[in-house]
Amino acid sequence: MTETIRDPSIARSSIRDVAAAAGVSVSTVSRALNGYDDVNAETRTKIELTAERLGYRPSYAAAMLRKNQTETVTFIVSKPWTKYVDPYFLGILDGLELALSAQNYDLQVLMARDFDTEFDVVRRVVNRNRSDAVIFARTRPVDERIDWLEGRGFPFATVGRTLRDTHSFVDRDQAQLGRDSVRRLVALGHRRIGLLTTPLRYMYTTLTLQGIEEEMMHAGISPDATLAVECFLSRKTGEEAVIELFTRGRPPTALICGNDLIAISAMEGLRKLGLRPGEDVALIGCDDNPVAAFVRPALTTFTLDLESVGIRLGRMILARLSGDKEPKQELVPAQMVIRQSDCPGGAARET
Amino acid sequence: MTETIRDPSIARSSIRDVAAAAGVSVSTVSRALNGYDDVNAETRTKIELTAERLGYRPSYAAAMLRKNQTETVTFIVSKPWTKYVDPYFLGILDGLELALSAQNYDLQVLMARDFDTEFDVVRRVVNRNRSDAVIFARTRPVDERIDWLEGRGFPFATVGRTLRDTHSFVDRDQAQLGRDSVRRLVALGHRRIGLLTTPLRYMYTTLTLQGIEEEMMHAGISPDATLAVECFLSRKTGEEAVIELFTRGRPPTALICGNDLIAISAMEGLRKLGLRPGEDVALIGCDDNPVAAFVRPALTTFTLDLESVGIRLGRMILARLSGDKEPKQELVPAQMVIRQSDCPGGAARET
DNA sequence: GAGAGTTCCAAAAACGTTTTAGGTTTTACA
DNA sequence: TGTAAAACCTAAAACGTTTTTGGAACTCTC
Repeated sequence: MTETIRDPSIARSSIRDVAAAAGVSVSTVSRALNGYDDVNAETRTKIELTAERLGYRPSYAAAMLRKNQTETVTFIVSKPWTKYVDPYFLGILDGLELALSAQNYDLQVLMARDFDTEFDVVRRVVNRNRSDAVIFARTRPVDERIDWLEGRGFPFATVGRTLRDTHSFVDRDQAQLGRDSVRRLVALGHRRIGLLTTPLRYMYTTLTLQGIEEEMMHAGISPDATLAVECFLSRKTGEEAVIELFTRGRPPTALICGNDLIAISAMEGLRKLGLRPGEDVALIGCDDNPVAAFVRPALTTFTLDLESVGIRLGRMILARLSGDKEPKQELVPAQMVIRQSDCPGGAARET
Repeated sequence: MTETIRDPSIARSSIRDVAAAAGVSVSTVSRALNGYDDVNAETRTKIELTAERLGYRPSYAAAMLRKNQTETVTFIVSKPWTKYVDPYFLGILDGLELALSAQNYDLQVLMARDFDTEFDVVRRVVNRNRSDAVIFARTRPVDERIDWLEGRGFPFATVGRTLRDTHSFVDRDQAQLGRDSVRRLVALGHRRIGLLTTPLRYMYTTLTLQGIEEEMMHAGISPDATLAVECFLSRKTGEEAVIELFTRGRPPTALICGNDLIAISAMEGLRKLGLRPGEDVALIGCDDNPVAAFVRPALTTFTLDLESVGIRLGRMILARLSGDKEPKQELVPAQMVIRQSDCPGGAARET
């Protein structure tokens, strides 16, 4: 079809050239360069030297064909992430690359155009088999991608859990994060806590909500469904949600927000209602977006060692790829970083 | 070395199997499936059907070996980007992937660990030849990566220009952006304009500065070197820069900031000095970070159609890859989005 | 000094495509 | 009916590795 013209400026030398130049066989070159031990030390250095001299670079394609593995793992990122710049993703990628490159694996990143194509992308990667494993995030409580991959035994790991949790994953400890938020607000005297949640279709939302509910029970606060509003980065921001929440009944004195963007836009909503965020209403965000510290009032939120998440993912996948079929599951804790947006409220404020 | 166990659960069928099942030769299958026209329509559909039935997926490795091309282009992202979440990068990646996937090219993303390894990563990609082309950003006025790549005729394109500009690039029109900032502030009555620049080692900083200077000359404002401070995301934020700037001489009434993060942290610095951003001092940012709209005062900044930048880059690379050696260069304009942080000042305010 | 191990290396067979060079049949035309 | 051209297809040669199999030389051990 489309013919591609390759630059002939540098004629690459093959393993055959190295073998000829070093006066050994092709197979010896291969074994020497790949660190097998049944090759004389002297021969090995001679080969290494000539390889260096000839500027020999093994053909990835040939090795891949022969070994039947790509030495590439694919990370699939969903469009909403790219569009609204969830800091989440980049840090993970960074750690992942770190772990993978240590074993000479390459990281490939693919974009899922929209919600519906997420599955398609997974399928495409596996079918075109240009990758040894896939990783993706934004898992759903019941996630068909996972079923499909498990069905055909293709190595994968996710950022995030599911209802079943039979597979390998790394996840932030969402429940703990939820509990911590509530505990903090309760300690500050709040009893009426509003929830500006991330979309409910994601498992992490569910888990956070569970943690929140658990800690509320523990504090003797009965759950109030009218205090929770589901937010979307595009359709319904924190601003709209706040206005809805504060005009429909007895308003909360504190807000737990699913992420920092929700929290920051919620602040704007509060101002529109004549309320001072961080003074009249407490806010807690999530993710520790780079601007969270600079926003007024500075946002109290949760931070996470994203690089470490990436590294764990990488190790997990690497283990799987070297034959370890046991699913690995890791939960990493998020740290609350307290700034200004969480203020005393309710009972505590009266005193 | 590390032995990798491959899942044998699905035995893949090769082109040979398809050929046998369809009762034709291997080469005919190849030609049929690759859309060559010297194959009977009837034969073609028969082959396509059997291929479908057998779940045949051509081996990427084999094709790659034979055709000597990877059908992959690599985007190299610098660590500072990943760490401080420049929204820039994601949008570009998105558009790039869109353009590339249309021609069945894959996008690979690699991370440069730090400033020093940026070159190393380029070298590694080219040497391991797992990619047909590379793309990177954050170009320097004189950029050794570009020299090196040009030297060996390896296809590449950059986001950003250099002093020489002999290669293919897509860039935001930085000079125009600089001019627009000044024009806006001058129109608002400012004559003393401070500059909180991005690092000077990047070409885009230079270009912006040129535009700013040009428009200042045009407005009859003589340049004042003491009004410019170089900012770094890590070492010196806008906050520190502002404090430095406002305590060392006659302070400016307006600030042009290299990016939104600088601007937002500069606001914080202003407040520490008892000044009200957007009232006492005007600010203009750059990049239209998602939070720019939610920050108080909402940040006036420049937005860019990043996806379009990515698409242009993709098209450029694709053209190069199909033999067109003519370097292509495109400048895309940034739009100012006016919010609240740019206020009247100086002469205009007195009235 | 003969058999048994070791140590080191080579030959050759894959891996699964694409492409070249050609061969056979059919069609077109006189 | 014969010949030239067109249409369709095949055989086989790459592409550059890795890995299997085995062989030669050398070292022990009795």
